Parts: sequence; structure tokens; C-alpha cells
Amino acid sequence: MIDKLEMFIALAREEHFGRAAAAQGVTQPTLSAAIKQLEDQLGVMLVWRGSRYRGLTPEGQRALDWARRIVGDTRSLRQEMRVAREGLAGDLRLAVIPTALTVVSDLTAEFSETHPNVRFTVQSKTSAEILGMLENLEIDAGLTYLDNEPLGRVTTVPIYSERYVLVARAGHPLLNAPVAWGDLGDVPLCLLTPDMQNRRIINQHLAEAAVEVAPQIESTSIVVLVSHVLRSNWATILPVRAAEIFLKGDDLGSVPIVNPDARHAVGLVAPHREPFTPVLAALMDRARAVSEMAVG
Amino acid sequence: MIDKLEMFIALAREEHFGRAAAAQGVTQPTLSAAIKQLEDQLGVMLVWRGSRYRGLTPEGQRALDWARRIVGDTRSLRQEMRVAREGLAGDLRLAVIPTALTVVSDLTAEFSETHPNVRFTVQSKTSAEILGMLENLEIDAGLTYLDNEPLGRVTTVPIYSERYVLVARAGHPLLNAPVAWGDLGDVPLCLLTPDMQNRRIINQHLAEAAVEVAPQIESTSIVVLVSHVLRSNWATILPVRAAEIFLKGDDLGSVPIVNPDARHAVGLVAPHREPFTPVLAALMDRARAVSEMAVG
DNA sequence: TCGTTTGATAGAAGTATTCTATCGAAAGGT
DNA sequence: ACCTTTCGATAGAATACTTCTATCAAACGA
Repeated sequence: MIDKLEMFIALAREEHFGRAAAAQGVTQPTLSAAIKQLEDQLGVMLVWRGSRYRGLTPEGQRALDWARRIVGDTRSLRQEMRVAREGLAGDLRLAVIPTALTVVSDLTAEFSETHPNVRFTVQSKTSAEILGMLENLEIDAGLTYLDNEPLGRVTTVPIYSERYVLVARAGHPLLNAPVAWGDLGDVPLCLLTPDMQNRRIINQHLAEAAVEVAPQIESTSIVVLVSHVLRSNWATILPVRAAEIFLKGDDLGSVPIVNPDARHAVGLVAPHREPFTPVLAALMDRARAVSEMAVG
Repeated sequence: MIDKLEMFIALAREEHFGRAAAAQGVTQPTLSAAIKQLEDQLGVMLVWRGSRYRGLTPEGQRALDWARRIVGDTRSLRQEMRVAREGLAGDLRLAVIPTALTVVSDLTAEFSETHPNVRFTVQSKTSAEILGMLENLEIDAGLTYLDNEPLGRVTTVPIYSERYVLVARAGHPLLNAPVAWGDLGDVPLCLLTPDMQNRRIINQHLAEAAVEVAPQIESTSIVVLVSHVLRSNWATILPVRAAEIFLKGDDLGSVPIVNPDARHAVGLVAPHREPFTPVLAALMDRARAVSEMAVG
């Protein structure tokens, strides 16, 4: 039964029998049979059938909610028993927004010393993807914005507040003093793509300052933005924590962007499943510790 | 997996391999094998082994919590799909404290008219048993006291407030005016047994009034109490709602017991499992409706 | 000490699951 | 309109798993 629920979740996620089967490590006929058996056992259609996948029925949607919970709790059971057996161990899957990638090591470095048998897998994803992956049980926790976007049934631990700086090549004329959002109208900019929440936040502040920008370079990668800035007179807008790793040398400079001194909360997001598994509880403890260090 | 968790829950409840197997409709070797497989899959011992059942290990206790949740959610999934298929239907298992038995029909009578395909199974149990059965998934909901006793992870819907009357044969000298708890010291009484919460509540009020009683008749059955009262000069203390069904004729009389005019909340208790299954949600709606009628 | 109770074990029978191979229907491109 | 590709369902064989009956050994109680 639980295997079938796993396959059902995979099907809802992949929206494709073949891919879902591959993701589950079974062949397509096996997955087809599993879905059909699930439908027989529950006595309702879960998936609209045609010659291809056409989405879930309303009952399928409700069943998916239960399936996620049942499968998630089952994994929690397995994980907790594993911890009882061999202490904190296992693989902790994180997904992180690009602008928070440098913060991950604050969480993991000390954690790994205390719990050497816990492995981390860190993916860079958009905030929307992170929430979807949390729902689908593809990750154990995420590092993302805590406000602005609708969060589901999750527990959050604030870690720090994002503040923004303008980053440009050393000698750029705007680097002499703090710059206001309203001053950025004519500056050639490289920015993240508009599907990313950081960009939407920046857009919002620029719009509030009645500034319109048309960045010549858009990317999902901060590295791409910074390397462009390094080569030309382009500038970019980055959160302090994301920018500082590139400011070690003398090639780049930064100034705070003020008026307003915008802040956006970033933190750990985990599925709300009481009681928390030991590994997740430990990670949340660590996040709270990092949060206090940031305040102090 | 889920079958094995069911068997594990049954074993923890019955504390006996043979009885648990019988309860699950399998043979004892099957249940033994299931538990062993569960232990193998989870990699931990769940049950202390000897030549007989010796209780759960600490890991077994934790696993039991998860198992109850997983199995409960699985049943909810099945039930909700059944409702989607054929409307509100199925078997709703209730356990009720004896003093609230007459209230059950307030819940069920109208409910059955609206939902004729829902069957009820009503058991008379003590409040402690009700909570245990809720945990073990043996019942879907209970009707019991909402205060005084520790409730677990449950949702409650208050229905009415218990008030107490003295019940005696017509002509009994105490029936002329309301009687105080403190006046009951020398009255020959029949009461429920002390393992029942109603009796503990009554004891508490008597103790607060500095009265000691040694009932000559104790029973777990209100019918036994009333039939004794009918035959002799004994009196008994009952909640109004439990007494009124016996007061239809002229043989018995009742007076309120005051000073204080004691009240104790009674209501529906159901496992807290969001979202609620449709049948349970409907029953809770009905309980809220009954509650408002009682107030008005 | 002897009978009874309790849970574990062995082996056979039955049931379920998964695979490979193949098919038919629908989409998409030319 | 036709051909190709993609997608999911189906059939049948091999395999794995589950459950049963029968039996055993250990421990408890009289």
C-alpha cells in the first residue's frame, strides 16, 4: 500500500507514467498496475485517463494530500528508528534560494562536526520550487524567504534579514556613498530573472521608487551576474550575504542601497510533521543558534 | 507495511501475540513473522522478547506513536474515498460514558435521517477507556468529560454541562426542596463505582462539603442504581440528563443538588487528524448543533 | 515434576508483484 | 492526409512474498 502511495505521489509530481516509474525505479507497467490497484482498493478514479496523463481527479487530489502525509510519516518513522539504531545519521536534502547559498555553510559546518554521519545534499532552487519540493517530499527542508509568498503547512525558523547592496567594479561612480533605490533608473544593471523571488522583491522596491529598469543581462545565476559586473560598467543588486563572498578582493566594490533600507526575512522551512524527526529537530536547533548569532 | 503496523498496534493493545493475531484475523505465526519483519525493516527491536510478551522497547513505544498516526491516516484516506464514491456511509464507532448515554440519541437520531447509510456502534465505557480506545483506533469518537482528566491529541466539541440531581422513590423526605451536597452525609446512597469519573466528581463535591459517604450499593450501571432506588429508601446522585429517562412515571422523584450548583462539561472527543474525514466532520457539526440547542 | 501456556520455526501452498514484450490510440510534424 | 513518435494498457512468465498447518522449546504455575 505505501509503495503504491509513493508511486502515486511520483505520478502526480512527474505528470507522466514513464518518468514517474523511472523515478521510482520500476518499469512503466508496474507503475500503471500500482495506480490501477490503488484505484480499485479505494473504489474511486484517481487519474484522468486517456492515451496519456491528463491530471488528477478531484478525489485524486484529496487522496494525494493523504498520501503525502502517510508517506511522509512513514519516512519519519524509518528515520527515527535509524537514529535510535546508529545515532544521528543519514542524508539531509536541502534546497536553497541562490541568494542564501552562502548561508548554508553557517548551518552545515558546525552541524557536521557535531554529527559527522549526517550527509547534506544542497540544491539551488527558486523559492516556489522549494515549496513544491517540500510538498512532494523531495527535500527535507528549504532555505528561502519567509514572507511575501504563500507558505503551506510548514514550520519556519527565521535565520537572518536580507539587506541589499549595489555591486559594481571598483571605481564605479556610484560606489562612493550609499545609493537610493530611486537613483538606479539609468544605471546599466544585470539582475536575476523575473521568475525568482529576489528579482520580484527588487522590482517591487524599484517600482515603489518610481524607477523602471530593463536589465541587459538576466540570469538565474549570481555567478553570471558578478562575472559580467567584473568585466564592464554594469552593476548588480545583491543581498549582502550573497555579495560578500565576491568582495574579498579589490576588483569589486559595494554600497548599501537605502531609502528605504529594505529587509526581507530568510529562514529554514520544514514540513510540519509532529513530532519532528531527530535530524530535522537538530537542524532547526542549529538554525535558531545561527539566527541568534546574526542578531548579536 | 501498513498491515504490519496494524498488527503491531494490535500487539501493543492486546499485549499477547495470540490474542493480537486473533484480533487481526490471522494466525499467530503470521503475526510473529510480521513483527519480526517490521523489526528487520526498521533495524531496531520493538518488543522485549522472552518466552512471552514483555512489553515494548523505548523504540517500540516511539514507533507505536507513528504507527497509530500512519494507520489512522490510511483509514481516513479509505473512508474519505468511500464517501466520495457513495456519499456519507459506513460504520461510526462511538464509546460513551454511562451518564451521557441518553445524549447519544440527540446526536444520532437526526444524523441518521440525514445520512441513512451511516451505521452507529455505541459502547458504554469509562472515560479512561474511551481515551485509550481513541488512541488505539478502536473507536472513531467518544462522548465523555472534557475537563478534569488529561486528554491527549484530540479535538473536542462541548455539547452540554452536566448538572446533578438527587433521585429517590416518590415520597422520600429529601425530595421537597433542593438539597445541598453537605446534606447528603447520612442519606443511604447507591453510586457508581469509584473507577468511574462521574463517581470521582461526586466524591470531590462531597469532600468539598466535608461529607463522607459509604454507599451500600456500587455499580457500573445506572440501571442497577435506579432499580435499587425504586425498591427501597436508597437514593442516588445522577446527572440530570442521565436521570430524566427514569423520571417519566410517578414512582421516582428528583431534586437539584445545590451549594454549589456543580457543572461539568461533556462533549464529543475525536482524534485530531486534519483534515477530518467527512463522516467525522458531519458528526462534529451535529454535536455543535446539539450544543446550541442545549444553550437555547 | 508435570501439564499448560506462549511464542518461534519449518515447510508447503497459495497469492501478489514485477518484469519483458507487445499493442493500440492519440499527438505532432511534414 | 500520412507517417512517425509518444504514451499508457495488456498478456504471460518468472519471481518474491505471505499465510497457513504442524510442531517445538522454553518458561510458568500447580
